[in-house]
Amino acid sequence: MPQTPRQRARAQTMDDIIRIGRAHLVENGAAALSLRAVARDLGVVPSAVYRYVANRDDLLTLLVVDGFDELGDAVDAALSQAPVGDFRGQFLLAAHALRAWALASPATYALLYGSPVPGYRAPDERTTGPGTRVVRRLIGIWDVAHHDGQLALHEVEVPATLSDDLETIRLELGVRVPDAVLARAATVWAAMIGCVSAEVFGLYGSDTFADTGALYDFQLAALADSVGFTSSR
Amino acid sequence: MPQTPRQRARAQTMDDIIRIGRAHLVENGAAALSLRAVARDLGVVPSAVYRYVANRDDLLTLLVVDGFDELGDAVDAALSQAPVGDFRGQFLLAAHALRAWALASPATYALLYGSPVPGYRAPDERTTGPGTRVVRRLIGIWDVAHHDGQLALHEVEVPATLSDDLETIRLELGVRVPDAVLARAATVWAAMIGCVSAEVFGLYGSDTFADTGALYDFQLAALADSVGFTSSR
DNA sequence: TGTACATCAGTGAACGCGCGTTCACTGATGTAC
DNA sequence: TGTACATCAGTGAACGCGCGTTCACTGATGTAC
Repeated sequence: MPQTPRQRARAQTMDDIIRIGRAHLVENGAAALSLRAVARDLGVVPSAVYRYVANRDDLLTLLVVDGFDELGDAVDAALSQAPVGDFRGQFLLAAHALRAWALASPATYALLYGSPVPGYRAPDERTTGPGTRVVRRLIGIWDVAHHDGQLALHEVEVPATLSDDLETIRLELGVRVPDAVLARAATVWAAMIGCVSAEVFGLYGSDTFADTGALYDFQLAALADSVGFTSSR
Repeated sequence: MPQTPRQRARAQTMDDIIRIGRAHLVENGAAALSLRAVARDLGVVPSAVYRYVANRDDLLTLLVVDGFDELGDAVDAALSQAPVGDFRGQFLLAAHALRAWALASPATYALLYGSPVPGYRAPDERTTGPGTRVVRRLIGIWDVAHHDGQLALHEVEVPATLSDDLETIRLELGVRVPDAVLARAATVWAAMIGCVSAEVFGLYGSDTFADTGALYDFQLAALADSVGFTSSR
């Protein structure tokens, strides 16, 4: 597709807006994200930004999608290095990629997995796809592991009221893991977000843990065990 | 201590400010918390609020402390109903109290356990005490359970770099649980926050789980197992 | 290849708004004698 | 018990600031013939 100079300039400006927006996220947070401030950094009059972005909420949505994509790419990149067949190893690589990205981009991580932004609701049709990339990759790992008989999950009872929802997830994701594995996956995912948030958001207190990387490794081992990954060979 | 009318009025106004502040948290979030808006609802001129609160950050700190206290009270109340000696049951009661309080006060929960408020840092000397009430109660449960030989935690390896920090925690909290239990406690605590945040912050997606209470029960069972609580008798 | 018209990025002014914080003040409440 | 003074809650005006969004506009870029 041949691009006119005008189209290239537009794409460039669009990228600049997202880059500047993310920088502002770091300093002021999502609630204070301001089109005027973005325009200022872009070297342009405030109204000019409206050529690129419908309004403030639209800019937030762009940042959400961009953030999910960057995180998804990071996890994909990590998994592309993973040894085939070592499912526990794959899980750990993905989990480490999540933490590394969150620590590198704490403000964007907060936008995606922290407190909701008051008055803003991400439009499902634009964010659901990018927003579920990581969890889909994770469940994919469990799916293959389960098929290969590498998931030593002893029988756990799953509440009956969850069955329908779990079946829906199975259909949407095209996986065949049993309820117990799927429900444990939801547990591990939420727990993993909790561990990362605790560190990124400073929930442990200022100086409680010096080597938070080691703590995360310890936490991941427990999570990997709980979903039935056998120890790495 | 006899109170003059003026002192009573002051205490009353102070309570009102906190109550109004928390209501504003719900609608606008912490980042947009405004002294002027509080003054408006209080029926008073903006500058009058400065008789009660040094500045905007000070009001935030009041809300943080008030939130931690309310949550601490809720957990304490739940645990006062717990059967003596049933440690798993105590853990589950505390965990349910946390979720119930978070769902009832999502905005305050977000202030305590969600994304940090940009530009605000809670002063340690005022928030550390109230902020660690819940985790201290939880570790207390593990401590007693361990002393009673009710903690079936098979040997797990704890990274050596964590030992010093864990020893510091043991001293500060006056408990005697081994490293493995304490590190698992940190894991369970972060995971529990993650499960509650996932629900309160809407991280699962709009309609993924209908019975989130059942999901939480399932998640808690996994967490209780992972720290070695035996099934309730 | 040259011209006429359409598209569109960016300007500049304006709208009405809310914010935190300060200051000198009034008048009611509390306290010491 | 009564008076003089100190304390302090609340007023009202002002400061300088940033915000989202609209509108009519200019002038460069792109396109159809």
